[in-house]
Parts: sequence; structure tokens; C-alpha cells
Amino acid sequence: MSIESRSATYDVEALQKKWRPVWERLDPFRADAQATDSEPDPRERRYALTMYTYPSGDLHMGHAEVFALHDVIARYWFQRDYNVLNPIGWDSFGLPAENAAIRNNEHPATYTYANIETQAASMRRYALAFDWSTRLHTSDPEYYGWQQWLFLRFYERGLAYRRASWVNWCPKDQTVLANEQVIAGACERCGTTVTKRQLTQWYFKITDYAQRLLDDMAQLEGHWPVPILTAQRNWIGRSEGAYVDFVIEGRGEPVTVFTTRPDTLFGFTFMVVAADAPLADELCTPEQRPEFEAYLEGVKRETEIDRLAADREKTGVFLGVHGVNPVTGERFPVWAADYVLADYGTGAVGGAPGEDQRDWDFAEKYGLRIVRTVQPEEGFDGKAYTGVGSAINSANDEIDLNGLTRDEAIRRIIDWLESKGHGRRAVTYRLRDWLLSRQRYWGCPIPIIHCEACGEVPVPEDQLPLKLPDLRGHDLAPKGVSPLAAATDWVEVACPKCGGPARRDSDTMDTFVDSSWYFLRYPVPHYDQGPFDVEAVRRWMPCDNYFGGSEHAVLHLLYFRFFTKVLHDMGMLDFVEPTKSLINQGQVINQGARMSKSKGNGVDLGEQIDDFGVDAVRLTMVFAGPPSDDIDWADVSPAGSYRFLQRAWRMAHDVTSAPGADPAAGDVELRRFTHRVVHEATELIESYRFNVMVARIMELVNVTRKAIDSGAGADDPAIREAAEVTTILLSLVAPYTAEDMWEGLGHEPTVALAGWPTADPELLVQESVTCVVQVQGKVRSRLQVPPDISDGDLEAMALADEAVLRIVDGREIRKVIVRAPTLVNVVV
RNA sequence: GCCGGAGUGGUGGAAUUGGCAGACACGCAGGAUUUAGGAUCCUGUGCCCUCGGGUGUGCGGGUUCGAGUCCCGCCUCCGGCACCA
Repeated sequence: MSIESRSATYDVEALQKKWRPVWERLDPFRADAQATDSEPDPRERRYALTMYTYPSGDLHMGHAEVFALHDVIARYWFQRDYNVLNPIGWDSFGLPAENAAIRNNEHPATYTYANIETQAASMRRYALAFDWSTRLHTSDPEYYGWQQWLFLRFYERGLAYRRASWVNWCPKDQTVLANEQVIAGACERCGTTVTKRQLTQWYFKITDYAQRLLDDMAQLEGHWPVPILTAQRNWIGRSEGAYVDFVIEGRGEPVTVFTTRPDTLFGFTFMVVAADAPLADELCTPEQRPEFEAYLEGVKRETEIDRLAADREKTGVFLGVHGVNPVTGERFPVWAADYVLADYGTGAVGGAPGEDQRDWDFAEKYGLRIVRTVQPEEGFDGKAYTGVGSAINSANDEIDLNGLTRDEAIRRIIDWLESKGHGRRAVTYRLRDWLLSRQRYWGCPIPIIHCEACGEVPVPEDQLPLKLPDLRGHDLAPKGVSPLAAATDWVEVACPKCGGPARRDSDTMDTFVDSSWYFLRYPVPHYDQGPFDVEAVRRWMPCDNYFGGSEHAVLHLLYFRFFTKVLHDMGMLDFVEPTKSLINQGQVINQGARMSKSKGNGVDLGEQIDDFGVDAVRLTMVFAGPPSDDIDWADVSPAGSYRFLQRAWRMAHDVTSAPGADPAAGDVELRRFTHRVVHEATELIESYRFNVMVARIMELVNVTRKAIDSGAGADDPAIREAAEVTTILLSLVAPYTAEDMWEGLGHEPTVALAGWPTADPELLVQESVTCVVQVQGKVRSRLQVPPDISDGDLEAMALADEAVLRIVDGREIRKVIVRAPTLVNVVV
């Protein structure tokens, strides 16, 4: 696209061709990462982080949005002359590369590294202010070798462990999934319905950090999006209550259950054990066994989707044993059912049908006794009563809860349980440990060797990185066990401890492990003395801002907080939260829906750039609305952005005064406007209201255009000042156009480091302000008044105003509210 | 069901200590210029209405001189969790 104008030609494509090589040569966005305490860089540091990318194909519209937004902040910090670290890297292990490799019969690395180069070239074209010297790829052995080192540290601390349990299994991808990767019963990646399998797998003990993950949110409050903090709180799911021990007839050890309502203990008339928990199997009597096993078989066959179906009728089976309620002394039956979860609490619950709808349903179906222990409110005609009320039917010789409110009853009963040794105060969490092993090839090998004699043996550190075997020519297709298991000369090793025959663990790590610490390695990306340079990280981190999508709310954004805390505990970090601030960009959609091939509503980033230029696409992304809002591409106008850039560019090229002309000699009204825009733009950027900042720049261009054509004139130095301010502000969003404007204004590249303008406080003072005069709260007149007018003078002026007199029309004035200098309200 | 967030013109959105609702754009309409226009420039544009005004920020109340903003009760949409005891 190229436009002839009376003064010059704005040709985006030519600008892109012209300036890219200049920037490559100047390399203006290098962080001074090596500056140490002994040789300090006096500038303030800023670490601008954006979620690194997965190399599947070229950049798309979503990348274009988040990068455009992120670049505003990064470039603003560069203009402020901070020492900015603005790195980029690739999340380059993962399933799509492996699946593409299987399809095309090539190695995942070929696909991965080709895409990385494609994306890197697109990022450069898109003019992102990244420091290219920091670039890292998680599939490089120098990266994942240190990840193996970290895994072994977690292992030593008991934070990485292996256990058998029922796990989420994706039948299509033929691999296990973490809880966080199961969305509404389906695989996060491919949407296939998830099933359950019993497998021995590696876990990170994130549950040890549940409370700290909650507590440290206090630091994030106000700086992280509310929905993310809420989602994490829900996910961690803290519950306060008590463990209660029940004596079971014929069993030496009592069975413990967790309850949030120990105040209803007098109403516990049965116990339910998760059918798939080992405890159910153990408690079951021989007489009941056939029935129990038949039931269990049915439970195992159910998919997650079936299990999650709403209003599903509860089913269960009597296990043949009885327990004793410690407060009533009554015997109760023990049942197994699938509405109790094996891996939450103790895998067993006390049935309190009077105050729990699930227990009520179960009791009703199987004819179990129901006792109310809370007085329902007047008119309550439901089943289980879960509202507030005072306790009833809750007394024995030693304790009397009757009449007490819920909280008081809970306190009293727990105290009693503790004093009698029947239970204790407890907190449980919904959060489960993070299942990290995956039965796939293209990932970080788990550095453990399994020896029949010695058990789990860590790969010795001097053998790290434990590289992936090439496997070229092998079948990578998913078979339920890792393809690595088939690489016999890689898998079969001598045990490092005893020298006997042993096998390497053939699973690879979840790629969310890779992304849990990449930001720590950026300051010194090729560091070879450890996973990251502890001293450099101390100087740069925590990050000052992190841009990325909210789809990671309980995935990456939880995991990287967990890693940060563990590394803090290991003495490697002096902070506990990885980033001070987080911004979630919205999604780019089209015609009201997510872009997809089947809907045929895809928008190609390359085509948009070809049609409108990089700058117009970036500007459109930034101007569309607040960063966290979705952008419907059908609602915005890259053509409009293009027209604006052209106007701005022409305005700058129309300036005729010489560089360095003293603005003080220029038109003061225009100068006031310019300085007001500078002042506001600064605040708007710092509060992430980039769209409004763009609106202010547009106003400045409009006002300056008018001043050139029918005001101060093209040679007024205030015009130059306005044009230069416009150029610098615009450089955050439209770097090509701004660079060319800067040259047109007689300056050397690069405008990116020209320096952020400062507003002259004297020019921010208004000469006169508009005062609104209301009668009965309705605007009836406007007055131009000096900003320091007194309340009395202003009131006199307002009451003398013609329009006010007409409306008041002789009625008695009851009250006059004066807020000098902006408002007067006359009440009659 | 529980926990969050949000509802403003034809459209995207402004207005963040309660003080001019609709900034800035898109679109549309009219005009200028042009061989032409997916170019450029100018003007207009919440709704109703007869100039004058009335009315208006999801709905209903309330507080206040004054409410998009605060309070109470609803409705709708979006996100998280969901048999978590």
C-alpha cells in the first residue's frame, strides 16, 4: 500500500525494508545483563517477560496481539532509559512436534527447529524489541540437562516421588495427564474423553506448598488479575474442619475421616469409603466380597465424563462391617460408594444425611437412618439442611452442643475430640500432586535408573545432560509406553550403584516442567555452572511484568509459582513469587467466534501484515480495547489504523523548523496540549491503558494538523515539539513509522532510544478552565474561569448567569454547591 | 450449586477519590476534490421531539445538591470449581 500526498509518500513496505537492517546493525535492545555489583550499571533494571512460544507453525494473530502489547511496556522502559531485560525463547519440547514427526516420518527436532527459525524471522519482521542474545530453547540439551539436575534436587528433598495410583489417561495421545490438563473430563490438548488407569508415575509434591501458594497471593493482590487469583484459590481448595477417628469392629486401627462439619457428628449414621480406595478392599468381609467386587468393576469402567454427569444417582455397596460413633456410642454400617473420592482427605467420609444432600440421597436410597442435628429454619421443607441454625439432638453425658451456632459447636466438638483422642483440627486441600511423567518421546528424559537390587538410582551428575537418543527410524507412534523403552541400547544400563543390570526410566517430563523455570535462565542463558546464574537472577528478578494468556491460570501460572518457592527453599532465590505483575491478554477472535478451519473464519497474520503493514496491525491490536479484552477482528479496523499512521507520518514530514528549535518560542496553546498528552500518556502506560494512550496520541496528531494548516503554521517550533512527542509516543506501537518520522524530523536512529519526554509542570497549569453550572443537577451553562477562582466569586458568577436566571425564574434558591473551579450546582 | 468478573450509541470502547456520559476510533450520512476510488479533506452522527426542551449507562428500589460510579434486591452474559465430605 502506498499513498501519494502533497508533500511525500508514505510507503509501509519500503519503511519496513529500510529500517530493519538499520536496527539489526544498531542492536538497540541488549540488556546490560553482566553488570555486577562491583561494576554497576547505574540505571534502574526492568525485567519484561512474555510467555515464550510453542513452535508449531508460524506466528498467528494471538501472538501478534500479546507481543504488540508486551512490546509497548518493554519499549516504554527502554525509552525511560532503564536497563531492560526483554528476552524470548521457545517451549520446544511437546506433543505437536512429535505428532507432526510421526505424520511426516521425520525427526521432531527437524520440525521444531525449522519452526523456531520461521517464528524468529517473523518476530524480527514484527519489530519486537527482544534481546536476541538471551534466546533459549528447552529442547536443547544444555537446557534440559539442567532441568534433570533440578529434578534430582527435588528428588533429594522428597518433592519428586513415584507412586502407583489411578491416573488420567488420554487414549488418543496415549499418555497420562496431570489433573490440571483435564478440562471437563477431556484431554486439554486433543479433547478426547479421559479415562482412568492404574499406573506407577512420577509426581511433584506440590501439595506440600498448598498453603504457601495461598498465603503468598497476598503479594500478588492488586497486581495479578482477579480471575487468576480466584481460579488458583478454587483450585487449591482449602477446607477447614477435623479428622475424626472411628473404631471399626474387628479392626485394630480406627478409620479416620475428614469433615468440615464436625458439629453434625451426632448425626453421623453411617460411613462411606471410596470404592476404589485400598481401604474398601481391606474392610470388606468375605460374605460381601462378591457383591463388592462386581460393584468395583462397574466403577472402574466409567469414564470421567460419566462420573461427572450431573444428577447421577448415587450407588454403593455394604461392606459387611460396622463402626461406632464416639459421641452417640451407636453402631453404624460401613459402605463403599463411588461418590467418595479415594484421593481426597482419607478416602472415607462420615455420612451425615441430615446436613449433607449427598449423604441424604445415599441414605434415602439404601434405607439408612437420618438424624437432624441442626434445626432448620421456619418453613424449610427440603431434605438435607445446609443452612445456618442451632444444634439439636447433639448431647451426651459429656458434651452438649444443643442450641449452639455452627461455628461455636464446631469449636466445642473439636476441643472435645482432641481432649478424648478421638480426632483433631485439620485442614485439607483439593489440590493434588502434580503428575509429571509422560509416555512420549519428545521431552526431557527423567534422570532415574531402575535397578532390581538398588531400586531408584539417580543418574550421576557427571552424566548430565542425559540426552534423548536419536530414535531416527524408530516408530514414535504412541503405544502406551514411552517410545524410549524400545531404544534398548539407551534404556539398558549398568546400575551406577552396584554395576548390575538396570533400566533407565523411559518416561519424559511434562513440558510444563520446562516452562516452570525458563525465566530464571534468561539473564545468563548459556550458564554452565548451574541451571541459572544465581547472582544475575538476584539482580534481575522477580520479573516486573509478565504478559500471557489466562488459559494457564491453574497450569503454568501455578507451577512456576511452585518452582519459585522450592528454589527459594533450596537457597537459590531470594524471592518467593516469580513476577510482581501479571497481565492476561484477551484472545483474537473473528465474527464472534474463535478462529477455526471448520468455521472458515481464520485470519492470517502474514496476510494482514502484507495488506496493512506491521505497524497498522500492531496499532490495531493495541487500540482495540483494554489488553485483557478479546479482540473481534471483524469489529476493528486495520485500515483505519493505517490511515492514522499515514496522517501522523505526514504531519511529521510537514514540519519545517530546524531540529533543536527552541519550543519555548512556540505557540503556547499547542504546547499546553502537547505537555498534557505527555503527562497523561505516562500514567496511561503505567496503568496498562494502552488503548487510551493511543487515543491521546490521535488527539495530538489531530490538534497538530490543525495548527499546521490553520494555526501556528508549519515553521512554529511548538509544531516540531508536538511532532517529536508524537513520534516518540508512537514508537512504542508503530516502530517503523516512528523511525521514519524521526528521520524526517532530522534525527539519527533510533527513535526507540530517543528518551521519554517529560511534561513541563508550568505548561500543565490551565490558563482558564470550564466550569459547569447546574440547576437541580442539570447542566444549564458553562463559564470560562481562572483555575484559582474563589468559591465566592464563582458562586456570584454562576448566579448572575443568564441561563441560570432563566431556569431559576425567581424561585427561592435553597442551596448552592460550589466546587471551584469546575462545578456549581444551584438547588431551588 | 459454590467462587469470581462484567453489562455504556449501529460497532470497538472512554469517563478509577461520586461532579459536563459517549473521549478516540470504526461505521453511516451529506459535502469538497478527483478520469476513477477500498484515496484525501471538511461537516454531521445516543434516542425522542415541533425551534425549546425531554430523555438516556441491563431491571427495580435507595443514599446524595449530584450516581455509569456507592448501598439493597433482581435479570443476563462470561470465566473458575463442581459428589472435594
